[in-house]
Amino acid sequence: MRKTYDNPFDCPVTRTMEYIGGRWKPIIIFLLIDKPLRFGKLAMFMPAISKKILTQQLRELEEDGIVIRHVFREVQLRVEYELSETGKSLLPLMMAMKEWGKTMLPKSDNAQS
Amino acid sequence: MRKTYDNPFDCPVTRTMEYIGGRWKPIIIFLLIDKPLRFGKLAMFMPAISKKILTQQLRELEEDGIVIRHVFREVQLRVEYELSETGKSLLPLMMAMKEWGKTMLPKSDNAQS
DNA sequence: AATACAGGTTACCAGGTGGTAACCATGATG
DNA sequence: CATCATGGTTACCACCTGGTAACCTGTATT
Repeated sequence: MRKTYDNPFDCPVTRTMEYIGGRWKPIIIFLLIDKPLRFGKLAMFMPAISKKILTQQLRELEEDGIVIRHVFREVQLRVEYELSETGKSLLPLMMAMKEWGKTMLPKSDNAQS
Repeated sequence: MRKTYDNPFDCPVTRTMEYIGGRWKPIIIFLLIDKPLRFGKLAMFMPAISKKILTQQLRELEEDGIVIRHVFREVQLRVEYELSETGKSLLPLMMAMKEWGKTMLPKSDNAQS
């Protein structure tokens, strides 16, 4: 869902998908809106994700300047992920996604076939 | 990008991604906002898409109640795709995606690595 | 009869994405 | 010294998504 975008007309909608189109990215961004979270905490909010994929999605978000990774070498190693200013600018979009999603019934209940 | 969503907490953001998370779906929806378009016209706006994938994405959007397919058996066969009311309700979300995308430089110009 | 056009379908294939399980480094704890 | 927790990395694999190319149906057109 990332390098495969060609975006021939440099469509802004497509460009947005290049950033947040990953399998778990919208949820991660959404979880980080309120406050920074640790790696383990993020994993707990997404029980179906593996550590590998969580790491990978976070690295991509970091590369893309959406998320900032902070390492604290404390009593126990602590790694926190925080939204950057760019990431925070996604707030209206995330809210629009949340609002639209709330108006839709869960897909399984909505099947027309 | 479709059946693989488990969405354990029935997160509305994730639910939105179930609908519009497809490779070409946001662009298709965006193109249909102004007016219905024929299959061939859609294909012209997306030169990189194959007929198979375009058909597939449109079928999924149709199944999900986002798009309505109209077949006109005229002089030449004509098939038009139109946003349903549900599809039209995506307008604010699509605009939010467009606006955010416009604020971001093309990814290649923005690379930090 | 052959060809063109619209709107597909089908068979087949490549690659990316995600998943599992094992392993690792560091520091604390028993 | 062995073990646990955190936050990963690595090897390996399955599957889904997307892609190509050929073919199809129906209605003109030449």
